[in-house]
Amino acid sequence: MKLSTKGRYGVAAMYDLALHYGQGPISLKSVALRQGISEHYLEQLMGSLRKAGFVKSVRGAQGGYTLTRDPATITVGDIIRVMEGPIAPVDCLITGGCERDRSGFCVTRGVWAKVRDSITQVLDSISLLDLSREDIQHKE
Amino acid sequence: MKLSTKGRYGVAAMYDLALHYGQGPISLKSVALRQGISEHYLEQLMGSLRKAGFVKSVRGAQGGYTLTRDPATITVGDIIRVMEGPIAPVDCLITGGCERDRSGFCVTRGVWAKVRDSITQVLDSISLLDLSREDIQHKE
DNA sequence: CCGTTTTCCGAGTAATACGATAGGTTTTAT
DNA sequence: ATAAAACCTATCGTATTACTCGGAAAACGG
Repeated sequence: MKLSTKGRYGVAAMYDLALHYGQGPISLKSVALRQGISEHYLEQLMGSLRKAGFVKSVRGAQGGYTLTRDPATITVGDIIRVMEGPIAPVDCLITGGCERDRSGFCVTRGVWAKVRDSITQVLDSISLLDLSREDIQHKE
Repeated sequence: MKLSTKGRYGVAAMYDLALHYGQGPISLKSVALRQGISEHYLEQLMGSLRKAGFVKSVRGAQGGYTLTRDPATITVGDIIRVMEGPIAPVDCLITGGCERDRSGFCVTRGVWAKVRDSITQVLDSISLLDLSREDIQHKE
């Protein structure tokens, strides 16, 4: 039940961009430095977020990345789904078929569905704006 | 955010034992057959559950495994923790230190703590008895 | 006592994903 | 022109997963 660094780094980077929202393109170099992430690895991750439409990039000197939407409209769940795929503790929740149980009904499946729902509920209720607010609160 | 088969098989096997609670030792062969799990692999998993004190074993012919406690007192969370270690989406929740953030405070960490709490809440609220009851409901 | 059933134990192994690293190309502000 | 930055593809070591294999030890039934 571990999150990979893809998810963690993705959220950290997006949080960093949210903190600098409205300040023009932010270079990955600075994000990687502040968040303590390998710059080259982060490049790959940002590619996914760009293709998913959550960030846009400006190439060339003084270029970088910016959020395409207001931080209030992007949730942690959005980012996790891009970085890690569908939120589901087991695959049979995605594919639908539960091959293990011959009777066609899987008792334990109900448990995993409840877990999925509770994770989804938490992640979708936290926006990038919420995260930046927490940061301000802490600094005060 | 995937559960490994260790967790899934562990819960499936314990659920199977709960269905046969009070009927003497149940052989792994029969559990593996009913649940569609490799018998030899399941052996390894049961070793962990035995060491953790949730099942006891009887060796020799007509031997097998039995729950050490009433199904109502064993939760899915108990099993998952044995099979997969502490429930935590990221390691820094276990170790305590969050090396990434230099200022010593990790904003995203709060998110992962909330996720952990919601997962824990769900898993600890479902007992093996609950699962067997669902099974009966379905059969009716 | 013997043979079968079962748990128990340790080693090995193919496949996969993770977390990078490397080396280059394009694009663009200055 | 130069430097900064995004972009792209490939490679690679490490670890984990989900097994398999081969046996040893225990216990029951006859």
